[in-house]
Amino acid sequence: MDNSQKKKIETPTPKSKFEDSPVFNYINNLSPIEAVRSIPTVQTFSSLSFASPPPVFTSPHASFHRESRFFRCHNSVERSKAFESLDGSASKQEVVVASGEVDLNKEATLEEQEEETSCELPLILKSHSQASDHVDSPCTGDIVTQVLIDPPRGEDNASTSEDVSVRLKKILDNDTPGCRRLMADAAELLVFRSPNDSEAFGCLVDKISSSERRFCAGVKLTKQYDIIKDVPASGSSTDNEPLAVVPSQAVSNLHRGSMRRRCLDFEVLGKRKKDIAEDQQTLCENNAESSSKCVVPGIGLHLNAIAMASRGSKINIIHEDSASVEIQKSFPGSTTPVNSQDIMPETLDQAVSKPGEGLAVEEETPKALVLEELNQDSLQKKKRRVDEPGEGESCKRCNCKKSKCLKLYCECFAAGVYCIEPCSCVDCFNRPIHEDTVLATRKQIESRNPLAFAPKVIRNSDSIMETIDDASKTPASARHKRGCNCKKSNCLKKYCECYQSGVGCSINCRCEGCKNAFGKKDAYLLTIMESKQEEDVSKIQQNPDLSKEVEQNPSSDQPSTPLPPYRHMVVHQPFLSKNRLLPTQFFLGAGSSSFRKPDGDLKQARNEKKPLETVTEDKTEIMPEILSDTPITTIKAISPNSKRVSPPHVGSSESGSILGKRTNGRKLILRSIPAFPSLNPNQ
DNA sequence: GAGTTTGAAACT
DNA sequence: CAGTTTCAAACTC
Repeated sequence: MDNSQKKKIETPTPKSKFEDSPVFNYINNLSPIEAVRSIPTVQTFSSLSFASPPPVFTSPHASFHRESRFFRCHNSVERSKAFESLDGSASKQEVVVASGEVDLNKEATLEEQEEETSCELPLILKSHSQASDHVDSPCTGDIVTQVLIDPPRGEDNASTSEDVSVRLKKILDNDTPGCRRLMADAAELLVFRSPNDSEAFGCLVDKISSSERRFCAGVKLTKQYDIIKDVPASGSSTDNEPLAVVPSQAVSNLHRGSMRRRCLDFEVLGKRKKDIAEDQQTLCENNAESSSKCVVPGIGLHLNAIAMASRGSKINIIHEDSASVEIQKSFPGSTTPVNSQDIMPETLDQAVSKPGEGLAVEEETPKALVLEELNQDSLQKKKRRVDEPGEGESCKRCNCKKSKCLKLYCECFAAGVYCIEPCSCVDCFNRPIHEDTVLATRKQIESRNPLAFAPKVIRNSDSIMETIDDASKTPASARHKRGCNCKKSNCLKKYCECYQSGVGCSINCRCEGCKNAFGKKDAYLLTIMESKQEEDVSKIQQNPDLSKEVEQNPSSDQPSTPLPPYRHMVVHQPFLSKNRLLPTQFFLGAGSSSFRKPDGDLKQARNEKKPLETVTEDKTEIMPEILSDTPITTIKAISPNSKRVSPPHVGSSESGSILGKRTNGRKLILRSIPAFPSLNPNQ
């Protein structure tokens, strides 16, 4: 150990060539610049280690905790591969390390840097020196780095995978309880999330080496920031202002910290995604798996991640910009819930496959907003959003008295942000100081309802809607995911979540006497039906056979009443129990945490009717035209109360046909339409 | 600013 | 899963 440490400190640079030369040695010791010079090639690494310079790494397990999620899941083989791919950059890493040392020596005054170097760089050095037992490092982040980095570099790659696991075990055994806990947690999370995403993992792994550390740095930075700020703040709960405290150097970090402070888990997630995306470009350009697949599999909770991914650069800006903090404060919640639009189709896919991510969108929103503001002259937008109901859910400032801001009653908590000064909450636990509690609570809530933190309002992605099914377009471009349940407000007051979100009521709503200014439920239904009707007509015209079938089918006794497209969709889902969930996930675009536990979704999907409706919309998007062709069983499907009415069951004779379009019977449709409906409309 | 209303969230 | 309670925002005065 001593040797390794010594090496870490003393021999950052290539030994063979330069050590002999006193001149070089001297230069190496004194000139950090040189070291930096060589870094450029490996963008990710360089940026990783140094992009976020200042205060970092002090942060304990918490930060690592998040990282651990990623790391744990990667299998050693993939890891080794990743490293192999990065092999060429090994020397660069070395250089980086060296530079880090230089910095350390040079900037002794900067505690942050010292911490950083001590925590992260050392490992790298150690790995270089082949010191296998670095367990001593208390920093969890080190573990990850160590595990990831060591194997590939090892002279003997043959046993890399095994070495990794062995080392990991060692680390776990030797590491502090906290670390173990984190690792365990990470494992849990991984398991929880999409285990099938080997591809994603693989891709991730590829990037992990670089991105990982980057994350580490970023996370640590933020974490540190939190610590710095929060700890003191604990004394005076109200004073969370980070800006004042932060060291001058850590400006960027500072901002991050501030953001972090206000935003929960998502932020980290978003950062990770961002990093991943970047890494993809640099490391995975050739990788067949698009970036989307490379998204972290299970991180789960937040749609933000997706949104973040799509906006990567912007996010960076936010973090980097000091102004972001101010903005955030002034418009903490101003962000409208993330729209599905924000979620790019590509990401959508992954979202679907990886539910966990979806939810975060809303949380992310604040950041997104900040970005927009920064990137654009968005003062107007800001105002507009604030003013607009719905769009302007804006400032999240709670006034919780009894919930401790740890329940969804709390707007801040529900939005995925920490409470801030403007909040008038009492006995608030939604503070960075109580991060663990917050995360635990959040987790608990999500376990109960995977979509609990999902954006409530879903904005239809035009691209998706248009490409998939124009007919599915509804009057409103956005709808409340679960709809409202207003009884007395007529959906004309902010009591109504739909109205508050600035969206019209939809099938999902169970409101009574809906007069939503943004769109009445009735109008919504009517529009859907009309559009469907038109669609059916046009299709029939195009395909005479279809009309014949319809006529022949007794069940289609209600030709005049077009069945909303969505209805079919719902029915079709084979794997949907009770006709729920799946669509929702898709529609959400991300499913959010729901992905973790599909079942939960089902449960969660509140009432039959709603799920149904929600599904319908979603399905429309998803389902091919063929499905939409399905004769409209009937409007009856949806009762006035928006309760679902089971359509008359028809003979199952047709159930066999994939298209099964004509069958009115729900069951038939279900069976007939597999996961991938036939593209042949003539069937 | 206090009190009331409202509907979501949480609980049973 | 439905009914009830709790909660905090929205609203009213």
